Amino acid sequence: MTTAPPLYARIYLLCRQIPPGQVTSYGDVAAMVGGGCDARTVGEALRAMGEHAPDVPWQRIVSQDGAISTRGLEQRRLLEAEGVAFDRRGRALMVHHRWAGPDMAFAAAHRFGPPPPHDDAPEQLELF
DNA sequence: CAGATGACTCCCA
DNA sequence: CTGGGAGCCATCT
Repeated sequence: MTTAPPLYARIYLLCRQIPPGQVTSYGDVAAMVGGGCDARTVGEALRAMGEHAPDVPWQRIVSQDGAISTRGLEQRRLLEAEGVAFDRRGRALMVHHRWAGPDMAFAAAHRFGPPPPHDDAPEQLELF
């Protein structure tokens, strides 16, 4: 296999930290990797993954809302085998399976940023 | 060096 | 809720 571009290598490294049964989005991975990486770049890295890193759990990366667009069937099957639940429209239940990011030591060692906050959570703002 | 591409996202009708 | 269009960015020709 050819040599993976530097940014891709970081993306693969981070993706390998996602434990089974959990998922994250392209945008989240991009935000944690940083260095001018965006959601599309992550998608491109995963597309080329077969040539660079066959051991990356690509199925754990889904769209922002949990939907799977391109290789849906295969991906959904793999995730269900890990215990990830889907709603009737075929979207992974991000609220329950979202990955919180790598542990602090790992993040610090590789300079990964924190995962972005999510407005999907029933936060209690407007305290009074 | 410039143009094309893609496993994404956000915004508006 | 669904669909179409623009924005973004690293890589590849």
